[in-house]
Amino acid sequence: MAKLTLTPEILVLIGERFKALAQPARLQILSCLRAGEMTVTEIVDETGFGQANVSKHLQLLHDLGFVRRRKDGLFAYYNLADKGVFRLCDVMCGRLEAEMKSRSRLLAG
Amino acid sequence: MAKLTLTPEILVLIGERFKALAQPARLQILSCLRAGEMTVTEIVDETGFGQANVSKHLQLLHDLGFVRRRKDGLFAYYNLADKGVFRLCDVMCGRLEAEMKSRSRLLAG
DNA sequence: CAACTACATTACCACATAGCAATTTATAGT
DNA sequence: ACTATAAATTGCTATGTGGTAATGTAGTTG
Repeated sequence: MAKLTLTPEILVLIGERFKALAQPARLQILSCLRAGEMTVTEIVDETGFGQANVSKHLQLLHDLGFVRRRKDGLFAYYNLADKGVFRLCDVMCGRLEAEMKSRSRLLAG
Repeated sequence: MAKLTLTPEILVLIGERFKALAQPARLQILSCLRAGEMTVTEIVDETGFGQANVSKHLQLLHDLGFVRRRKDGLFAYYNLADKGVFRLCDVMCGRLEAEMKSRSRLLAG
């Protein structure tokens, strides 16, 4: 894979995308979608967030290419654009675990 | 590697860490540190950000375990805790490239 | 056409935070 | 002790945005 050099401009674009994942609500929505395609109201019911709220989050996730939209009649079906998001989460989780470990080591120290 | 289940609580922790990377300024600071250990003023000079600003960003990055601090006399030397951050950036870059491609494909029609 | 439904959009408020200027703290050199 | 320097901290302002309620829009049903 050709690697991009991390110019300030690229870093802005990357930052934008990290920001999308910086919101637990959006992560939860993405996590929901891991089960498969869902409508907005299904996500609303599943997460307990307000409809407008979910709609805005989905809009943003869609703009940034994290989810795909499919309209059919009254319904809008959303699904994950790809599962790469969860690889990011996994890496982050790895960091978390390492952090926890080094903390408990300090305490035990 | 043992995978954590993505409970809402975990997602909050993950979100916190993504948020740290959501700021171009912080990404730029991390990018600086890729060259090796640096003092605060060196980072200030390199990036052009204010001293207080850089100091706060470094504080946050340190709290979340992204950078390590080493004090020696008047100076505080910072360096990357590990290079995992850039794996995250690489994955994000991959997403970016894919996005660009699909966009230019749309334009080319 | 009227009523209903699913979703998007708008307007607004409350809150977080990036950035800067000023100050404080800690350390070194004289 | 005095001065100078590096870094951290504080106080402040401006801006961005998450959440919600209200409204708008498109599609469906009777």
